[in-house]
Amino acid sequence: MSGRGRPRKAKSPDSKLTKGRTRPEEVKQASPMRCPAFKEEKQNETMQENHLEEKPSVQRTRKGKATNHFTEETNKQQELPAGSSAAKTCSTNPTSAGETLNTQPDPARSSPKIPKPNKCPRRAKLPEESTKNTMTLPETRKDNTQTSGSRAVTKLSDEKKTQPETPKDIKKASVKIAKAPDSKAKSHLTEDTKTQKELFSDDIKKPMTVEAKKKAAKAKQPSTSEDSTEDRKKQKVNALLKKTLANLRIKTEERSNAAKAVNAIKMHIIKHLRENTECFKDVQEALNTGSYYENLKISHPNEFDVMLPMLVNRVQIEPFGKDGAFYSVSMKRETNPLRKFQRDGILSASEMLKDFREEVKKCVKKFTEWKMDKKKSGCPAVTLITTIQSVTISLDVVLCLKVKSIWPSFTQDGLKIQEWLGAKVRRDHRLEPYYLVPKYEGCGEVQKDGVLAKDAWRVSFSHIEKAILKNHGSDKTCCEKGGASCCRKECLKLLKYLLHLLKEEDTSLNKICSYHAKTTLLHACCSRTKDHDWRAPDLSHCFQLLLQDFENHLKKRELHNFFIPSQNLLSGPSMKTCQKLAERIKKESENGFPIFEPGQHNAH
DNA sequence: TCCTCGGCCGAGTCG
DNA sequence: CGACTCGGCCGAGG
Repeated sequence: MSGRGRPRKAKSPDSKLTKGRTRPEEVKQASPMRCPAFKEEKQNETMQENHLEEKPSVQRTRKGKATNHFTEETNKQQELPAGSSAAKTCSTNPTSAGETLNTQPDPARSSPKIPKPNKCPRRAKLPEESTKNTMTLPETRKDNTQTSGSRAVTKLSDEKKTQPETPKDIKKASVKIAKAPDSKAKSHLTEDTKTQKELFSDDIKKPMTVEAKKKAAKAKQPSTSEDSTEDRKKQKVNALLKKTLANLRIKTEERSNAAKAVNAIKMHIIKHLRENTECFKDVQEALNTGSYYENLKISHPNEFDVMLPMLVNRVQIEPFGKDGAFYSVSMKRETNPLRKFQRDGILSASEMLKDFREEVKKCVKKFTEWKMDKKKSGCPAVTLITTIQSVTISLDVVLCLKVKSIWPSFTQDGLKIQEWLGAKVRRDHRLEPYYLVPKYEGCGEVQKDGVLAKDAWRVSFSHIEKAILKNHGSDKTCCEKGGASCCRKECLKLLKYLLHLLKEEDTSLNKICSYHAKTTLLHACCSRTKDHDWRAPDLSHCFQLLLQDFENHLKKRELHNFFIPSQNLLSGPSMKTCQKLAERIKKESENGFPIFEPGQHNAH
């Protein structure tokens, strides 16, 4: 296997060392997971001496894109899977017990490498050519300006590409083309810049937002003192929220240091699994999941989630429990090395996790700056901890199964994004694989139908969550250059931060986690579906609506898993806890979020 | 305005 | 031809 791949070209000295891309010498060190010639000792030396920091750049691994036609990238498993307790069973759904899915690979999807129609490939450019070409090839622009999310989706099946574009597609493309070449410079002062300013500067003149219009209307009438008090209050809240968001931003240096360390150890774990283990040697490229990789991390880049997928071709899954989130898994007629973890025909999550943990332990031993956290029961992750410049960073590594098959029937009524993102997007997402993580709830020794809880698996759609959050607009140009900015992500960040502060204040809220916040946002996006409902300048209004949603879920103690409606994510926390939190949030909202005021808490 | 990181995907090479 | 790597380019965020 060594010696494969394109030899490095001798670059001319002035050749573009593209923005932040991996430099050749680093790639040499970084990428060849499967290359025995890889000098591990050298790496270890470097990493240990320098605490991983002196490596000039990211030790990024690259995708073996030919391995299959699915996106191996986008995925996430937000805070919830990594041991949070939000995934609780809900006994309200007695549907189809005994579901059996014979997960044969879908021929339409598993056919390898369908030749793609001419779709304006991004051709390699000479350095001096690059700008010019980008500017003068509308097709190229068009292609490139499809957001990655939609790319990931369209990549799934090529026949989709030949289908006529939806009006949205056309609209987006044409906007982009119109914008693309020469108007690029001019368009700088358009929405983008504006909304940035609107978001982060307090007294910028706004365009006529919904609120501004109201204000203007009021101003024409003889204003009462009540009105102006109200206005001042609103402005104050707006300013506070913007300032809070600004404080939550991650610093570049911190981000850079953390990414280097995390990428390095990640790469070594994968390399170790591939080269030194039998059962995990087929581990696929890491799926970066979690809020850091969704650009939703707040304050510090101190938590990273990575899923390491093992492809399984023919599995049968049986619901474990009633809510459709947990399953027992068995592999049929498969020569998968994971079969060694089968007990009585059931793939034992606990056995696999045990072995995986051992392997990671062996691998990490060489990197003294990383420590392995204790095993947490029910938690699918092996947690590694390190400290960079006095900031503790944790990396959750989750071994998971990647299943290319139709999604479990419990998901049938989930992912209700038709009104928001469109039926086509939903269909495309549902054609992607899903994942199973070795996660259980409650006591591991509890048996159901002869299967121990600790051997159960939970479904994960974190890759879809990630894709949706990335491509979150009803209009495809949402938050892009030339499109209007929305505040969906900002609202979620604020909600997460509020939750974080409230949890610090009251430890009895520990069963509420940021996944609840995220799920609330996803549901909210499905009920307020248009980008206009989430205009960036309307941040405070949108945030308050989101809080109302959250309060309502809490009061009813009912928050359905976005993908599996039969699972109530609030069945874990008690009614009392939910009520308490709802009250607390209401209070904050009514009083203009004193909790966000400087001095109340440190933003960091 | 420019930089970093994460990600996508075409190009190139090997077996 | 499939598997695999390299590296150019993009967007998001800061």
